Amino acid sequence: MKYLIAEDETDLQQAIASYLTRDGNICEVASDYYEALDKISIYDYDIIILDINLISGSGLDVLKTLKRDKKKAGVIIISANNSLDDKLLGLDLGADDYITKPFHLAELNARITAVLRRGKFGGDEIMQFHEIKIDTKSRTAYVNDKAIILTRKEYDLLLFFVSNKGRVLSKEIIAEHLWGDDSDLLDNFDFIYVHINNLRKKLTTEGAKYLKTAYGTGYKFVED
Amino acid sequence: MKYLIAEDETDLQQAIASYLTRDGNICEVASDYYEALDKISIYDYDIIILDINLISGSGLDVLKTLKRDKKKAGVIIISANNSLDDKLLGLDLGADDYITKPFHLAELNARITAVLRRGKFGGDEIMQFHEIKIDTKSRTAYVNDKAIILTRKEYDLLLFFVSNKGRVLSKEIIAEHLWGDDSDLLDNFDFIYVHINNLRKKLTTEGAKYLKTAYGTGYKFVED
DNA sequence: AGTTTCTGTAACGCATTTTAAACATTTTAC
DNA sequence: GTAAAATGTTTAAAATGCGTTACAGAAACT
Repeated sequence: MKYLIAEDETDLQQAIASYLTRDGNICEVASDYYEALDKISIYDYDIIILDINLISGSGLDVLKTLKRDKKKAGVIIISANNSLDDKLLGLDLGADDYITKPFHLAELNARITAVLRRGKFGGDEIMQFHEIKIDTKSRTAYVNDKAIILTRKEYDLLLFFVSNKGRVLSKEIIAEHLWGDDSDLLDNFDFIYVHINNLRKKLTTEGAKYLKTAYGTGYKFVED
Repeated sequence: MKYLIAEDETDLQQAIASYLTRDGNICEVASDYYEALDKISIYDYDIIILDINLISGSGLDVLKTLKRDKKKAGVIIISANNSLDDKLLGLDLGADDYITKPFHLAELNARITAVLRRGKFGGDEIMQFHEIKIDTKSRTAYVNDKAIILTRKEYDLLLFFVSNKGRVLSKEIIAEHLWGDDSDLLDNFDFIYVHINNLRKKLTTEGAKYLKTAYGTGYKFVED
């Protein structure tokens, strides 16, 4: 996949870029409004991560140009504030999703995955990881083609993990994704242990085969 | 089936196209008014999904041309706003159905299925799912060839489910399909439980054999 | 008016989620 | 290397929330 990261904060820019390149993606960056306009006019991208508050211009104008030129890139907007207006405006203009600063990279990654899936596969896809199969249409997971019954949280959890295959996800990040923004307020993420445990038990008899724990850091989904 | 998607928002265009091609259909797209006019004059389509607000012209004019040339494609109109005028105008001009943005792809899919059924195949199609048979011409459902008496909502509900076989449909999506756009305003979807319950009872003695509940998510129709 | 269909309410039961606590493991510190 | 501290695992039970069902009033039809 080819990404453009239009973001003026170099720290964040770099963080996103290295996060994505690690998966073998190609990333380009644009540090201000004009650079962003330039690049989208010349190149085609699969996903554009677009900060609304760019130096010397608005990301929304970049988005307009993008849509005017019928570029088919998926667009995820980064908005600095929680102002709903910006978000809605962006979605009206054809953005595919938005995320507000500050955010976790895993969260961004999950949204990218969702946008790619919606765009390319029309919202449903069947994913396979060795014995495990996930049918997003019927929200069902299979182990060796036998359906396993997952609760909603368990399914969402599994999906978040496979969307970030191989990446370590902390409890905080998981909480943020599955329970929303106000989970910052929570000081106790222990219940996640329970969900992890339940999911593991349902996946395979030998617990942590797919959901490996990274002690002191989090968990990751591995295919083998 | 062969589709034309006349829609200038590329995201939506792509989303619809991939959704439909997944089922083995052939899709072509038209991104503006002239491209749409062009394509309909050259090719024949089974279904045309037509945005009213096209770049550089109105979808209604495309529709007029289509009818003038006696093309037999089914037409589903997409209207951006909630203005009833556009919808009614479209139906007057011979569109088969309309849908307002934003909509769920499952919803569009159900309408396509309905139009195909009504239109091209003489209005009668008989669908069979094990013991359950549905005759869309007479709007009658059978269980083991014995007619069961369904109310209008129950029949529509059943049809929506079988049109989206295997897909989990949330209460919100169901409400949108059976009650129209302003169902966004509703804060209480509880009455859907009632219809589900009634339908189940009429289908088979053992309740949720065909209409499986996805706890916390929605319901899905399964053939087995 | 009388009948049928639809919607809203409320009580109940059960699935899911969360809390809590006991137990196990890994890391850190000495 | 051992003990203490920190982190993770597991189980069971409490609390919550969702779905089911029955019923009654409202709305729509005839």
